[in-house]
Amino acid sequence: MKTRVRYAPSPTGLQHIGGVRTALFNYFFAKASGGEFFLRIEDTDQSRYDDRAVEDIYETLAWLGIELDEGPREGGEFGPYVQSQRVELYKTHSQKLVNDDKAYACFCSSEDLERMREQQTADGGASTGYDRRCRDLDPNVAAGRIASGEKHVIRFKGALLGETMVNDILLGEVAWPNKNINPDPVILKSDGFPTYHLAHVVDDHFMQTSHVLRGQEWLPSAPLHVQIFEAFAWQAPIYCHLSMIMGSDGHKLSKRHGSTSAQDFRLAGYLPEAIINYITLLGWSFDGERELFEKQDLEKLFTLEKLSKSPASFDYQKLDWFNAHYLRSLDHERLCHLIVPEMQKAGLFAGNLTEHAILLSQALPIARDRLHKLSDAPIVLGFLFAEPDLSKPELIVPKKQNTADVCAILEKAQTAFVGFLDRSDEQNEAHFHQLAQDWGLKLGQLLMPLRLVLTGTSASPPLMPSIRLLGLEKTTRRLAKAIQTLKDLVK
RNA sequence: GUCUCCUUCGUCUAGUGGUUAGGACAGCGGGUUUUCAUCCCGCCAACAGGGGUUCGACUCCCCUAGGAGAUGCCA
Repeated sequence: MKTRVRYAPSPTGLQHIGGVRTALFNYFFAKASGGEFFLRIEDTDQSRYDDRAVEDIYETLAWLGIELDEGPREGGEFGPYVQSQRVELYKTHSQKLVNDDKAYACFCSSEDLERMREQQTADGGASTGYDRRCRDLDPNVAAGRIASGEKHVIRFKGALLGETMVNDILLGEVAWPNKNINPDPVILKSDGFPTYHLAHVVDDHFMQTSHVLRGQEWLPSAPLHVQIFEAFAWQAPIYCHLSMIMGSDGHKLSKRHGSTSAQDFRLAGYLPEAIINYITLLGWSFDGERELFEKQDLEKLFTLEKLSKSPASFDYQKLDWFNAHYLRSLDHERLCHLIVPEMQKAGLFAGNLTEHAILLSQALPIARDRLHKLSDAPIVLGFLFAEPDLSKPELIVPKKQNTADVCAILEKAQTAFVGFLDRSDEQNEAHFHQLAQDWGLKLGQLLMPLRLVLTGTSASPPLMPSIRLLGLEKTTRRLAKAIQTLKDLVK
């Protein structure tokens, strides 16, 4: 049988990183096994629907470079791929189940159910849940009530005795006592839309899904799904319930842990390469040694066998390491292209864009090793485009030096730039080395104040090439300003 | 409460009866270096606990504990 897998998000918000991982695993599994990967939009909850979310799903997939074989916009022979466009199908099939005595109409209101739960809790009952009070209503009576327009839902008639076997490729065979399954869940809501349970079964049957890789939060309803497949006399797909992604405190990853949506990471300056690599390693491994994988590697190497059962907590530091790695290995043109918007965002590229871009391109070689995220670029290279604050002595005088000394050093240093541009960086280094010696200074005592004045930070790219990029004019001007600040203070 | 799943360094993981329990991130120390990074070298650090099975358990079984998820006319 051909491998056919899908990503089936519900468009209710931004794509969560957990969902992204599910998409990635499905995609890689399809690629690695020569199968097909499609997108299905699960928009059966009208109250939570948000069409910006559909846009976000597509943007995220495009950002990651994941191509769909079929989907709402791509089309395909098993469409439509949006559940709200398939409601007739669900209705017909829930009716079929009713006709076969495998489902029934329930007339309980939300309030009824609420009261039921309260009562069960008050009684200290072993379990809460629907008490199946409409299960044995006379079908003819029920049909009459429906005909008269009474509001109702359709519930699945779950097996009461015995057990249901869920065959999970990761977890193995999970035998589930039927009494422990959520009692007779709603499969068709009163608004005529299906719940996930029905929609999943119907769609994955007709869309010929071979494997369902989904989050482990679905495991408790898996036996139900198996029963619904059986009720239709359809073959269920092979399930694979993926472990979840946790935050640093062991709880489900959420906003308070940091970024959680793909968009958050994109905006924060992460590369898709890093996200793909890191996320995939959250719950999957190759051989325990190799850690660097690009998309095209995973498209060949991914296997279900190396999936991990236990939940994984999200480590932002390790993600940063991957991101820095990919940032360093990016080709010059692309890196430049990605950094321009970051500089613009930071307000450093006002004026002649082309001129700025050229300077940025020249500066990249000395900056790229210092970047962990794209958004670090304005911090590392900002000094080339905007003058640092030279009005505050504490930003000019290194911690271990005193103001008067630094002032004197800077004054002397003003003369050090004659012929600077004619010398190589190495020659300039030697030049400053010599000067420091002549002036009875350690190299750092000369260079650190210069670094502070010219770059505005004690952690800058190498000084000689930085000065070259800055240009002598700005160098001299910054020096003069700093000296003035210090002089005002000494006076 | 009930049900289900999970449990190797702080974190991600390798390991499928016999290993000095391996790798990576982080941390720490050192080297390179004008700073910060990069890079290189080294160190620290784990089989949740208790019973079995076995000549031998991280590996198999049971129990306990802990964690998570589910328990919706949300997915």
